Amino acid sequence: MDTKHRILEEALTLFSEKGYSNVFVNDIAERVGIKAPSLYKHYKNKQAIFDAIIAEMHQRFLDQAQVLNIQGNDPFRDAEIYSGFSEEQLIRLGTDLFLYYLHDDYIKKFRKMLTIEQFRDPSLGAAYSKLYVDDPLTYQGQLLAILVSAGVLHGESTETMALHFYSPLYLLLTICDRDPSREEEAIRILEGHIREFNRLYGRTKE
Amino acid sequence: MDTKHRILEEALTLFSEKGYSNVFVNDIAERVGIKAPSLYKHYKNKQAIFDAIIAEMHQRFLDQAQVLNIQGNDPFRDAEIYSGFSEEQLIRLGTDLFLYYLHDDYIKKFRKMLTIEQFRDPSLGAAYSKLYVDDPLTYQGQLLAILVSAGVLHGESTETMALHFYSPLYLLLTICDRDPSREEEAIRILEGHIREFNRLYGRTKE
DNA sequence: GTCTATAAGAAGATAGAC
DNA sequence: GTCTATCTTCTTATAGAC
Repeated sequence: MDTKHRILEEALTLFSEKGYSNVFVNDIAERVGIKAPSLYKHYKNKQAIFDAIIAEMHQRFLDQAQVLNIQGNDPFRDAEIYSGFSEEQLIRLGTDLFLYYLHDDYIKKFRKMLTIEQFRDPSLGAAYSKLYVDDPLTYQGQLLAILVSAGVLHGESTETMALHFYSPLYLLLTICDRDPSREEEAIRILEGHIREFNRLYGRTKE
Repeated sequence: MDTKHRILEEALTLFSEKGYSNVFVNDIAERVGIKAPSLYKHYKNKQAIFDAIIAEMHQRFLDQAQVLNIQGNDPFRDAEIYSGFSEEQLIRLGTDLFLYYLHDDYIKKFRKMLTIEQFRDPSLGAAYSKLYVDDPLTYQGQLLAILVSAGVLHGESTETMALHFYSPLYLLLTICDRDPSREEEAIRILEGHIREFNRLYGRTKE
């Protein structure tokens, strides 16, 4: 029906597997079920398809923060929720969040595409750093700062705490992107990580 | 003089910046200072150049472990060295190691190339996981296990400890690969990380 | 909006002289 | 081993009918 949008979907799928330049407009058209020249009635050229995917991501990213009431843009409210959580609840929450980012089709494909294209264009590299490094670290740093202020967690640097919490998630995500069969292993390691994080920062030391 | 090897060097440089399919044999030849058809006297085709780079990496990786007497393949000896280290020495060591992996031209270019190509071929994805995830985690896990046995560090799971130590290094490395201007920031964060790691695992709790 | 036919150009690779 | 000339194929994109 909405051919224009189906083109974006199929293009993203292919770009995330092979990278932009290894995907031919014919491949995209074939998946959509039309002939290559018809694509040009919807998009000016191949690059315009890529650009439309990038543009659409911005919108999706904003929507997503609202759907998910955790990992949103309101660390104060989220911190209130976290502060009452038991360790098991925290693990459950972290695992669910991890699986969401790992399984959501659009998020996964976009992440893989950006991974492939990150060095070709500085703006794509910047987008990658923002989406998968700086934004998560900033947000979690704010969250942790509130939890530290509330006396729920104890640490000297919330910046380092955020790094300690997020880095393993990021590493595990990249493993699963390369090899989905390692997902079970990743979740097991993730549980151990959150449990230990909670133990290390969860009570006063010395 | 050694044109055959110069081809590999220039090809790797280009592949690490643009990815395999965005580099043309003409580009490689131009950098080497010959015409494209001359390349075919040295390598059967473009793919053979790529394969030769992958093959050479295996050799380099073995050599490198010997040059660097830390991060080698003998965790027992390394652990002995680490156990007598002060925090400042540990930070220095971690920073030097980080900078080595970040600055070494061949290592850096190869890592970037593999980052771009990891999803195109399962064997490249496996190589990536081995080089930048599994091998470091395994080695550091062994090292930490010895340090825990020796009573230098204290933790319940050396697997999780290795993850906690290595993940931030990996994350920071990817940041700098995308944007070398963030190197200073990365080193500052790295120092905070190692300091905190040492604090968290360095003395008995509870 | 979709099609067929086709232009235009790029890129990998070979032939054969030097 | 390097060159020039060239072949072949692939790929993007356009023209124009339906």
